[in-house]
Amino acid sequence: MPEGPSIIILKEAVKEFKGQTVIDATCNNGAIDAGRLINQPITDFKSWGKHFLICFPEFTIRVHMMMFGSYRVNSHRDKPARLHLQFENGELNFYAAQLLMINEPLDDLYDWETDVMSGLWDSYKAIEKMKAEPDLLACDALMNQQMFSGVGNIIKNEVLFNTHIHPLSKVNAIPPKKLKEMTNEARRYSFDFLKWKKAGVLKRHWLAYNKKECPRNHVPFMVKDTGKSQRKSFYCELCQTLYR
DNA sequence: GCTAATGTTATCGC
DNA sequence: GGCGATAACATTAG
Repeated sequence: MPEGPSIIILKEAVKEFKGQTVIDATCNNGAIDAGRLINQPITDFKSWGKHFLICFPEFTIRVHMMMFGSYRVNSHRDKPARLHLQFENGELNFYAAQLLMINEPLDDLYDWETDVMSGLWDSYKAIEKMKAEPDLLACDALMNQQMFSGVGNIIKNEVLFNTHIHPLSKVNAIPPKKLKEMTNEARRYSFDFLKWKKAGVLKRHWLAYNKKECPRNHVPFMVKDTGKSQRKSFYCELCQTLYR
């Protein structure tokens, strides 16, 4: 479920509850004190990268889907929800999500300019942050939530393939124009992801992620655990340049 | 039944 | 203390 665009879909799916008052709330693992939510109005839903934010007047609940999180709007599963919110006009349930109570103003916590889905996204900032890290690899840069908030492993692979950049390229060795292209593609592709995910056709548009061979020249993709987080990269040694 | 997967953080050992 | 490696959490499609 995760990656930034999926959180945008979630935000749209729950907008009927904006302004609604929580009439009952439960949390099945004690991560947050659900009692604090009761009789509180939801002032807004926001997102930053993969973080989904439920805003109340005095605090915010941060919901992170991690790998396996899911949600239901106006329905529920058999098992108890990690977070259950009941309203006059319906219910909202989260499962296997990581919850966090935030008591500070969100603007103190989040830099909205690093979120690839945000209207405030600043590509220049991402480039400056990348340049500041000497041995940073392209695969790690794209996965770095402080640089490309919302980008996950699928978007990473598609962006590197689309821009012909080898995942193990050193960011500082990538020519400036090319690095700019990669940075802009991270945002541009995220909106393709959003459009295709909404239409239920995301998988069929994958060119690299989980694919066996390069669609450009039909040689097998290299599949390697790359970078700090050792996440899978699918890449073509013929058409993706290794800058080093 | 087993495996791997759109993710992140805490902890361990050097 | 800093670093990387490892564990932990948790779900389900294939």
